[in-house]
This record gives sequence, C-alpha cells and structure tokens, in this order.
Amino acid sequence: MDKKSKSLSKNQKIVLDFIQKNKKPVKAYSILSNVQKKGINAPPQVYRALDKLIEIGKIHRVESQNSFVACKISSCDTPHKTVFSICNSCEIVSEINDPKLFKNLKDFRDKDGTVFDGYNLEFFGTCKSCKNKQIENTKH
Amino acid sequence: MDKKSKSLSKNQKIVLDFIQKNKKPVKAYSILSNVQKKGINAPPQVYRALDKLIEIGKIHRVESQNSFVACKISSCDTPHKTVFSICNSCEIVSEINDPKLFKNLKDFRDKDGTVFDGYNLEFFGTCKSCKNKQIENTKH
DNA sequence: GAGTATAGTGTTATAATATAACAAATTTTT
DNA sequence: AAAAATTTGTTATATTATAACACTATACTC
Repeated sequence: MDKKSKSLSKNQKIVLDFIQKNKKPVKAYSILSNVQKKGINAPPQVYRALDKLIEIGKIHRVESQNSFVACKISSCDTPHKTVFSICNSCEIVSEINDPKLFKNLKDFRDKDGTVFDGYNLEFFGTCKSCKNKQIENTKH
Repeated sequence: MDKKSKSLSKNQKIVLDFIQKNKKPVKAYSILSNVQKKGINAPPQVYRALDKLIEIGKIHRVESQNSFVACKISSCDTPHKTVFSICNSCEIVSEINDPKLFKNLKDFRDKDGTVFDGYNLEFFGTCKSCKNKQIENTKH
C-alpha cells in the first residue's frame, strides 16, 4: 500500500474536510476556530495535520498568504509542484493546471545545470469577475 | 524624477545596506537586531523600510522563508516578478535571470485569458555545493 | 500475540513574524 | 510660509508557528 491510499488519522480528516469545503484558502487559526467543536483544541494539532496533508499532496500552502488550499489536481501526489493565480482584489486563489507550463517548469535547469525537485509559482493579477466589477463602477 | 532614482530615507538606507551585505536572505528580526546600533529600535521601523524597498524593487521577499534579499537584477524596478532557486539543504537563495523563462512567465495567460501583473516563482532543489558535499560523505 | 517501533494525540507555554494606532518631526509641494 | 505628504519613533498587540513532554493508538515483526 502506498502513502497515498493509506488512510488519514482523525485530526487529519477533520482538517482536510474543512479545507475542502472552502473555495478560498483558509488560515491555520481559522481552521482551528472552525473545528474546535470537533475536538481539536490547540494550534499544534492543526499544524501537524497540515504538515501531513501537505506532505502527501492533499493540500498546498499558499506561501504569499500563509494559507492552505485543497489540491484540485487528481494526479498530484507531491507537494512543492504548485502553480496558483491569486487575485489582488478578492484574493481568490485558483490552482492552475497547464501542461505546457508544467513542462517548462519541470524541464528548467539553472545555469549550473541544477535540476530542481519542486517549485512554487504564484501569479498575481485581477480575476475576471473583479475586473468586470471595476468596469461596472467606472460606468457610473 | 522617477520613483527609482528618488533617494531613500535614512531608515530605508540602513535596512537596504544591511540586506545588501548579506549573501543569504535575512529575516526581519535579524535585520532589527543588527541595525539597533544605528538607531532603529522597533519592528515597525524595519517593516516600513522593507515595504518601501520591495515597492521600488530594491529587494524581494522570499515568500516561503519570510525572508528578504537584495535584488541582483539591475533592470528590475518592479516587485512581484521574481524567480528564485532555494537549496533545501543550505537554504541559500539565488535570483534566477533567465530570459526564456521570463518570457514564458510574462506571456502566460490562464484559461480565461487573464493577464497577470506579476509572479513569484521559487524552485527547490539541492545546490551544486551541497550535492558535492553529499557525494563526499557517501565515499567514507 | 507479546514486544517494539512508528505515528498520532492532547496540552501548556512560548517563539517568531507582522501590524494597529497615534503623536511628532521632516521633506516636498503649492 | 502654509498645506500636504512622507517618514519617524513608540507602545501595544495581533497573527502565525513551534518546542517540549506525557500519553495513546496503530502497524510491524519475530
């Protein structure tokens, strides 16, 4: 049995479940306050679950936000190979699944020829819905 | 006179100077303790200088490390267009200057056609020097 | 299945990172 | 010189994350 199919512990399930219910990334202390009714009382319990979930690729950490989001890519079983778009306005985060970009990143070597195990890429911009709102506001 | 050539304030100079002296990225509180002799007493003074230096592109924030590093690219006058390699072993960070990669990133559009203002890319791996050390250790 | 690793739990305390808020001083613009 | 904008200095506090320790559950192996 490989790591991926090995079942999660109680706290890991609770934390993953909460993250998956949210479209936006969630913060560790927001997770904590939302799962206290399920018996998770203190930060270390949350952070331990987060560490494990990241390790097995079920969630990713959005570095620039100190927040955590469920992985949307079914084939993803590793951490540290992530591409996100982040809206500067509403802060919504989407995981980008672009094979051509993935290939570029996977094949990248630095000038020493060093190969990299992983990467984290965050694009910043204004999402379509926020851009439309801005145009709406200009009209009036 | 444009933003770039406008001169820095006293605290901004002190903080930038300290960051530039370090090859590795430095943490905010490490900056603080190292510049206290120069009259910077409290965190907000450091963070304000950091914010400004980031804004004008003199330094970058290494998101996965909560650390700050001087920009090595002379043409860089904007924040949020950064590519780093980070060694998993010694944590040294290098700014990558690869025109082809830059072009790929600049031209990237998501599936909605959204254009992005900026990006932050961090590659993780083992740097050449750490890799050599590991090989050395295996020999004995 | 008894023993022993390994991983997970619960808890308290504290470390590390970052910002709010406000008054005063300085610099820049008009 | 008055007004505006920026920077400073300061205290307090918010936010994010980990150390350390005793205990429990699960899986592994002989």
